[in-house]
Amino acid sequence: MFSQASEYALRALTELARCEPEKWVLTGELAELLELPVHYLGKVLQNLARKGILESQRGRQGGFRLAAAAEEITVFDVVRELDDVRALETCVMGEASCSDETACPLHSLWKGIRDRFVKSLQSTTLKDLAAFQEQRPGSGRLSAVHPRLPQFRPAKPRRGSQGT
Amino acid sequence: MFSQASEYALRALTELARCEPEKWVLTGELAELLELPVHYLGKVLQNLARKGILESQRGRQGGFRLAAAAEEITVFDVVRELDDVRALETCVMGEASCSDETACPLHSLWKGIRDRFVKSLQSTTLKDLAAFQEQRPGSGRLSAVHPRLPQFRPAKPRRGSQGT
DNA sequence: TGTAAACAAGATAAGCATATCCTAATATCT
DNA sequence: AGATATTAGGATATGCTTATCTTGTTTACA
Repeated sequence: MFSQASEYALRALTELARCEPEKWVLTGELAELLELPVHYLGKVLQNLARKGILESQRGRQGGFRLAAAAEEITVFDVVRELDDVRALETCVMGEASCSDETACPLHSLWKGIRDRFVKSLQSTTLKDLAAFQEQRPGSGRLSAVHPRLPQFRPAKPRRGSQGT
Repeated sequence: MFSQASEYALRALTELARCEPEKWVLTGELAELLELPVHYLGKVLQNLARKGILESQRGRQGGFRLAAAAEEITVFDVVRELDDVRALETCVMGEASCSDETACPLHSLWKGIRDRFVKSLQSTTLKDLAAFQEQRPGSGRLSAVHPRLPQFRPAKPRRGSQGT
């Protein structure tokens, strides 16, 4: 239905909605938890940041986070930025002139279904998605992946590779 | 929603359902009436013939025609052959394990809408599409395009190009 | 029997989505 | 200030859909 980019985005945003709103989350953490290609997910997140749905922070302790409260971002908001949602509005049969007045044979059918779908997407927020995932058995959690690493430094040699 | 190929197919098949069932119709006629790229439409029709929805006849007086009665071919039958309809069954959020038991946050919403859509496609036949078009003002008709050309031969020179 | 008409099939190409990698910019920590 | 971690952005590659063109194959008709 949606592009793979939108699917990745929805899954990542759902996870972001599950942790503390202020926390910066790494692309790598999200990719690992959701088992998605890191670099491609990075592109998607960059895109969402440009569109104002995410905020990004470069450098150490950086990452991505929601630009607004989870209950204020709808599924439709997300999909609209990544997919061409206008495609849903176009004629199912690809006719150039198909409107309420001059309808193609499938127009009313498609319009009914599409409108119901869009309304649902508009009334479903990231908070809803997150809440659903909370109650789902076996759904991993972000903080569980990297539970605030205690900044361990293994006395790493600077550059002289000592083999073992 | 559908691929462009499916859209082209639906429009072409609707026209085929509007003329006498036995008549062979040319790709060129369909393309001209529907204003579609001839060669590409040809590929789509070839495909449908291979899948058993159309019959094709080579040579003079050849063309394409429906392989079954228009009331026995559903929109779903057509789309299924050209698009990967299984994509409708897969999770909207792209999750690997999303079923009735282990549902993603959008599963029940999507399932309801998708099922209603598929059922509608399965209960709409080419006859229905054709009947709708009949009553539509300004919808061209195939027989009107080439009303059985009277086999006119303009005494064409064999190979010597005579300029004007 | 030959020729023209028409679909069949293959090669080719553009455009987009997906995916990866590399370098640059930037923020933090020491 | 310098080293390091992290996103940003550009270049590149692959595969699918759409589209066109060319050539082959089949059929009907003269």
